[in-house]
Amino acid sequence: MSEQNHTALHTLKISCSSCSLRELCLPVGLNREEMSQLDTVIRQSRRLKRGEYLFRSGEGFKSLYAVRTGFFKTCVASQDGREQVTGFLMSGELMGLDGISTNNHSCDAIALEDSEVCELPFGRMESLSRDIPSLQHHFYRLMSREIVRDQNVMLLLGNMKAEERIAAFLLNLSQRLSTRGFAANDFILRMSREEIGSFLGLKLETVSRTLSKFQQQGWITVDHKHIQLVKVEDLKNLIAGCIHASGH
Amino acid sequence: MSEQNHTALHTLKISCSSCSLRELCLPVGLNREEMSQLDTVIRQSRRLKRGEYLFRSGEGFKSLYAVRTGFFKTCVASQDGREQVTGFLMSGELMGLDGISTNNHSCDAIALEDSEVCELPFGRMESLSRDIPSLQHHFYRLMSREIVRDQNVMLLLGNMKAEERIAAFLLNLSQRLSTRGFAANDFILRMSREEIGSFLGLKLETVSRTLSKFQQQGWITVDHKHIQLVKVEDLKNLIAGCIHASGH
DNA sequence: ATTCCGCATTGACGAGGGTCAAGCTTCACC
DNA sequence: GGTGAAGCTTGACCCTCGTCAATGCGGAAT
Repeated sequence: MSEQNHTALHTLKISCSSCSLRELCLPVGLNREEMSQLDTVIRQSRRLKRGEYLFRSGEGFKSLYAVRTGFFKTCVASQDGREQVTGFLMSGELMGLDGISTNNHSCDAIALEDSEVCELPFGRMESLSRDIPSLQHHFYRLMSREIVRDQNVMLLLGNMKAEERIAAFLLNLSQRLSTRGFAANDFILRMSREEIGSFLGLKLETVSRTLSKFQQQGWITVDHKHIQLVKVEDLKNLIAGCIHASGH
Repeated sequence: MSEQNHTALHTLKISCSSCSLRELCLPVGLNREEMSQLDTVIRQSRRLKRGEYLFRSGEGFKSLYAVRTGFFKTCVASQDGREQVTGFLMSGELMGLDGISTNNHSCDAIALEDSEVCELPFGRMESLSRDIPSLQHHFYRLMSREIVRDQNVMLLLGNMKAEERIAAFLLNLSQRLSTRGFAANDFILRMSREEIGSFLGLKLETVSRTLSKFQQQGWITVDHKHIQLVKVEDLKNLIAGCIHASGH
């Protein structure tokens, strides 16, 4: 029964009252009791204004955070001020996994617009995951997915040219937005050219020039932060062979 | 008692008969019974010849592998043949974490010299980790450490110049070798210039030229694969501010 | 021991993208 | 609504690193 139950529920989402984790972050098959257990662990969500830090590198690690609404970037900084954006996060995506290893966060998480997150106290999630095998498995999978994502970013940074990086970036954003029910080919960038550049290993001028170039070729339209993808196929051709690339 | 026991044992290594995981890969505090449980799960080690694949991208995921002896690279490949080395692994380090997310490996693991690995059947490790909290925690930490490492590689690929990358690479190798009891300043590279370049986002000629340059400046000596670090401080100055960089 | 092939080194050249600078737009904040 | 600062675009220039090529060296296999 329990096994069957799990299988049947596996495609369902958890509905937890306190936040919309059900969306993407925790689509595990759980029964009612397990769900309510989880609900007691997940703390009230927290709101952040644009520019606010969710956590900073070096701070003690206590919780993971799932984006409910809004948009975040994570970045690691070197002592001399160089900064590398390591990811852009949208609803349903998880931040803070880096903190587990040393009990300190190793990157900053910053809201790029007014946002809301669920706090998942890690210690309690950890013990809960001992009682709920599918939850444990789900955490292993989430962390593994992050590792795979990072490897693809490495591929992007190590092998691809500026145009390919930008194309991969746009397509990745597009794909993730459409997953969340937003338009795939018409969206607003939440981050600056400089932040895009930092993520892609390019300077902001190169980002700007490349976007202009794509526009001239009729592949996209650019109106400041408003982007429309016009010829998705051409963009895809550009990165043919570079796997799905980047992106959470 | 149990709690104290854990604390006291925390700095100890597991001694499991079948392989030398105790080294670095699983330094958890476990009592005797837990250790023997773990022992029954860890399969006999497997030997690979130089050049042999431990697993390939796309293959079904069943196990993690810990390096006992030898040296590995992991790499992701794009369809058009471009290849990105995502890490070099030495004894005690773990491979295969990427496979958890989709139940398929997403990278290749290749022995760079005759090597030996321990196979850790993941399903059994997973259920065992439910019974042994410290083991579960350790797995979370291992995966988190991999994420942190990957973020630092991103920083390297996104921000650093060729000389900085090579310096960071050499220092990282040096540090990991000395951790394992090898000489920190005198070692043999197990990988080709091309593989170094792939990892660092550089072409093999640039790797070669940069090593020659370092030698001319008296910072290192280069005799094919035999490297000696002469002026570690100068190398460190070169990457001042770039955090510990690279990894694995 | 010999041969061959893979790997490494080095040079010359060129291009992609970084740097510097100027001007413009937009948005946040008074 | 006005003002300033921040962000964006575009151009010119230059430098780092990639590309192409020639040569050399060493190790593996026979």
